[in-house]
Amino acid sequence: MEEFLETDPLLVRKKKLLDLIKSGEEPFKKRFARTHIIESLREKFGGIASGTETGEIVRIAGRLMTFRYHGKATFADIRDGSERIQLFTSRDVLGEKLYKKFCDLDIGDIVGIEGEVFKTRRGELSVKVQKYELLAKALRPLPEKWHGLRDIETRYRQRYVDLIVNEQVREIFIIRSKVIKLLREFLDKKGFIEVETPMLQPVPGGATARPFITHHNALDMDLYMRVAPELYLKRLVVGGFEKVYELNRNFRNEGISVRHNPEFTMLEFYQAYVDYNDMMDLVEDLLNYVVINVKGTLIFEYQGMELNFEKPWERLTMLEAIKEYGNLEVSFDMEVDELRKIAESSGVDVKPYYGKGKLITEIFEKTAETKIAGPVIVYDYPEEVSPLAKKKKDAPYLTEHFEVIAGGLEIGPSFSELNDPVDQAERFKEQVNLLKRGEEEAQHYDYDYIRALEYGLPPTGGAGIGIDRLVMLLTNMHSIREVILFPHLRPESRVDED
RNA sequence: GGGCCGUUAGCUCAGCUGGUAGAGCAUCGGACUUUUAAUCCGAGGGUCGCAGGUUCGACUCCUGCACGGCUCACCA
Repeated sequence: MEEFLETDPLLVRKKKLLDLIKSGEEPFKKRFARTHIIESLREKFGGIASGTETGEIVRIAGRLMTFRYHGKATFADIRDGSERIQLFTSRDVLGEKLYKKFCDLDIGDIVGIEGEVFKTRRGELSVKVQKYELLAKALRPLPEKWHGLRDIETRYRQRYVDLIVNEQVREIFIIRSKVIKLLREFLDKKGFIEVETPMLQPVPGGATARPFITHHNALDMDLYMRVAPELYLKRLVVGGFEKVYELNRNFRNEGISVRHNPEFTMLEFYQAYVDYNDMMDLVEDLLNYVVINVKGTLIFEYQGMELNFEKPWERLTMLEAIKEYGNLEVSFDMEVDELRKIAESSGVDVKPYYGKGKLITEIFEKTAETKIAGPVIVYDYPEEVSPLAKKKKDAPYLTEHFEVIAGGLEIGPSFSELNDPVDQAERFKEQVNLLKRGEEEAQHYDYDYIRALEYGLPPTGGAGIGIDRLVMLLTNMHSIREVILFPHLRPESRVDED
């Protein structure tokens, strides 16, 4: 009878695994002592001349990415978290038996290598495999070596595969990590302290958004996943922490889009005794610090737009921004009906309870926002849409609230925080009325927050930065999912088994 | 939620106006001691997203469903 030759990669590998176990080998080891990561190997030996043997024995580990067999000699590529490097070995180096076993390894296997560093005649820095260990057997084959993994759904569902084979993807998340580090670094240097406030909140607050509701069994009560940390951070300013920040996740039970993920990362920071003008300067400095350290320049392209972070940024009131970028003249002197008409003809889905402020904000978002390459500071948001910001003294229908717009995206809000408990209570009441009228995004009345304000919140400036959107700008990504490691997807109908 | 588009081998993709599937990489067998998209010879591999329908015959046409993408709506 002819021997059955299995060619299905998964089955072939499972058989290899069983054979290894049968022969007494451990295919999943617990440690391997490395002398170098590949990057440091390249730094140290990259300069040597072609054809040089260094005599230096090193130990590296990583995933096998390709094989190039040449009969009694073989080349392979191995990659660790830092870099890739070529491996070389031959029957003469390993001996017949071990060489054959080495050739039996698969693409994707995690191995530890010991051997001499040398450079081939063609100038490729390499490690000669004199000893090796299989550290973890890969049972599944990797995607194709030069197209990588393209299928977007698989890339998001199996991000681990995406990261193995698509270098640019790994780059995005390295940049993301840098951005977060730089933000912390900047604020720490300025004397801010980082705090953690509840993500499970009895009253959701701090943003106009629908919350996720969850339940605490032992207390038998509903809790809300936070939509923002804002109200807790301001309680801390009441408590005497004059410079605080929090950098973590918010959750909003709303639509998913290229700009929205149900959980997203936000930086919020608050400083006592300053107003939104000071915050404009601080936000400029903060983002400059991040951009220059990530990009090496303050001017760069995002999705066909040229962004320029050089100071000072353009600063426009919302009405000016509508005029400049939306080519529309609107003002608070207009009648509501007139504003409603303009909003409708701009494509706004006008709801009956919208007042002048909401209408103008909608017109701004519809006609101007997406056209702003920026960054531009758009300031003086209507009181109607900003229930936590201080009113302008000479124009109480406006608030001292600005927003950084860049690449057509809202990067973050900032305002002179409302510290008058009487006014704040009034605003909460307005919000509760909206809630009752079916505006599910409206804010809830937070009695304890009012009580905190009654103890005295110093004049305070606050700001937020949407981290995901900032990373989108810096990595030139159109979709927020490209900058979130595991973006939200519907569950798979069925996962492959056995 | 609406509209448009997509789903074919492990991966990347072809597949015309309907005649029951192809390539490259990967895998398997063979040759090969300096390659790097190694090369050369040979082989296996598909419920063509799922379920119905039309038809002598469906990857192809129709309907529904699932998942995904874009977009609108929604959304600090």
